[in-house]
Amino acid sequence: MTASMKDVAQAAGVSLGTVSNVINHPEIVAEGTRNRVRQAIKDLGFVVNASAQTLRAGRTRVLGLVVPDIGNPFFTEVAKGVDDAAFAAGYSVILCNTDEDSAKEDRYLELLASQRVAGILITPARETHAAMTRLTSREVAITLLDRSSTGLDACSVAVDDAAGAGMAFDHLYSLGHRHIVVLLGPDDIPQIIERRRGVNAAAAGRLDDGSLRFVTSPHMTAAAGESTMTQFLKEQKGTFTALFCANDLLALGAIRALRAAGLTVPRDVSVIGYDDIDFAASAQIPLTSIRQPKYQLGHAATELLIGECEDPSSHAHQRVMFQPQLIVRESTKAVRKPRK
Amino acid sequence: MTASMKDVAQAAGVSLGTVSNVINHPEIVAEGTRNRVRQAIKDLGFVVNASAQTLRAGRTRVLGLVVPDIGNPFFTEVAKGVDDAAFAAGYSVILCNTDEDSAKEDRYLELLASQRVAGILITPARETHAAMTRLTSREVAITLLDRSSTGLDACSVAVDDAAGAGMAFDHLYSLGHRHIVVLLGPDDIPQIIERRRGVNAAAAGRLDDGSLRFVTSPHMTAAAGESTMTQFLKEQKGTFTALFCANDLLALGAIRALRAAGLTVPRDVSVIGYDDIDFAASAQIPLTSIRQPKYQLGHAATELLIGECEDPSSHAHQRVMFQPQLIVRESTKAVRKPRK
DNA sequence: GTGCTTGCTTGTAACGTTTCAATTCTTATA
DNA sequence: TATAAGAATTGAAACGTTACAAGCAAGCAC
Repeated sequence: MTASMKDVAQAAGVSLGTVSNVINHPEIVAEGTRNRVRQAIKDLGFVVNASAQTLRAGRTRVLGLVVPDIGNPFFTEVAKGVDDAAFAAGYSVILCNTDEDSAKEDRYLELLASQRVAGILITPARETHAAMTRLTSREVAITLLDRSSTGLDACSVAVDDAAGAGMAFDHLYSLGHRHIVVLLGPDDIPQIIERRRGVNAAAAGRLDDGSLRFVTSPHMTAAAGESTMTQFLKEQKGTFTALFCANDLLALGAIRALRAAGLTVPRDVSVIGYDDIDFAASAQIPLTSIRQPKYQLGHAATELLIGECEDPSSHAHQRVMFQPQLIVRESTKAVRKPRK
Repeated sequence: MTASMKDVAQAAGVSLGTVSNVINHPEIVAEGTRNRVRQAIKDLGFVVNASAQTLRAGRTRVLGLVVPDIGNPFFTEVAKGVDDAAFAAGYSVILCNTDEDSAKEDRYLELLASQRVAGILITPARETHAAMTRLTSREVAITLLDRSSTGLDACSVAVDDAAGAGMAFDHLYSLGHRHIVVLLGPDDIPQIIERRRGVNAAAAGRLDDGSLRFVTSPHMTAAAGESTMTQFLKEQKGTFTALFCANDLLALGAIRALRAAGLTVPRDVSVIGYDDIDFAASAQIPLTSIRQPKYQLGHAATELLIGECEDPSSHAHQRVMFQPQLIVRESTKAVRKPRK
């Protein structure tokens, strides 16, 4: 069994309280005693028991990070920002990967609650969920990641999805594209709703009926993007010259499908992605994309959350909104035969 | 403050012990009582306090996962395998990203020790470290990930790096390449040592002196690969027709450097990577690579570790070794002017 | 009626910390 | 020399849970 403070106390010939003082308030204990205790700690390989500390203190220095897909480099970058900010503040992070599954999300939230984490960073898989409102009613601080807080009593750090989607549309439109397909993810993902809204707003009155088509992929992954696009190409009527994908993974998958169908990017179809993950630049056709400040997103959210944890009374909920940025690469070109 | 069992007991008009029984041994409490208690639990939103449980039980159901770079899709895949296996067994995972930094690794190991995690999965940044041997002397179970246990009293799950590197060399050799550059990472990373060994073994006696050159990148990232290769191309004397990179990220970076220098892949230089991350297939030039069973690696290691945690006495340390696999894509071609 | 089971329920100790009031020991001051 | 003040140390309580010995009815066999 691991050594406890009691063992240390015995070894150093002092009382339990003195050991605790050496650890937490070294300045109030006499130098000789202090050294004796420190030696005993070293000899026994003593490490404080965080559970006991937590139980006593009623609070932890652990955060929960709940993301829908850690396989997506977007979230990996976000997670790095979170990790760095947490580590710097002496917090540790429990990573929870929900696979876009609400049931798994619920189980993880329950687990985080039982761990009495100080706070939770979450990109909800679906619209704000019962389990989450239940959580905010307790003393757990919550910060929404990559998602604006609507109706929920919490901080949020997000990127303007509607604006980004608008940028993507404008870019394609300005290249002369008038027949555009938009490959989205599941309709109930908040980001998807926003990006669809952004496209619709930007397109309003500028395209003929039926010239803007939406396709839905069941997941936000490259594999799902590829199969959805393959299916679409098989069934589609009418033509299109540009494709906007709701994230880069979908775009990479879709490009594979386009090539398999004998179409060349960008000659036959221009493709624009979203997120600007690292690999977008090294892709088969370097991908035009909408860059999101991923690392900053995670970092800022974590600092906000820790701020709330450390001083809940003076904390006012904030909504931070970053702006996305268009990165033009080789996957988008002016349309070959512009139509009116 | 969150409700405790005592509150539940009071609300349901029973004793503390009965509440505990309803939660842990529901079959031994009378149906009426059981329902009353369950209702109270629901009403108060009670969730057990994991710290108190841990303190009492002396053990947690938490694992630590320590990796050098979560930004590398290789480790992301491994982490998914870990997460799935852990979740299935009712464990949760604290993810620790060390950035290949031994000091950060030490701090994380200390943290995991204070959390009294049941076990630790680790891909050590450097050769087996003092902190780790210190840990094994306690009751924490350790499993080495992607790294064979040499001298350390622990389980390990790895992929045969020397064999994989040999495959890569053989592939290039069989395509007629006789002037080969190997882009490795830091010399003190165990995988690098093994892969260098594999190349040397495979090359033994088959190449002229100076026809096999090693270059060292300071990090295993695309950015580092790009700058190291740029530098090498500037300074190099002599020519080469093939490049073997110690992982796919380095390869993607190196390809960018080659293109910037006016070289075409695979016409001027064949490139082979290592890991076969998802993006290798969608890369600018689809990358020939050595596939490692990433997900299985994480999954198998976690099951092994949990096995040890649940029943330490009957546990015998194992070394599991997976075999890698050559995946040929477009980045490697037969040499244009084969030399003898 | 006595003694036994059986089925439920209860009270208490223990896990390892931290905090804080109480205590002891020094040393300086009147 | 007696006393106050200050410095260093101690002991006990509390955090929330679980396990377990003990208690208490109610039902049954004799």
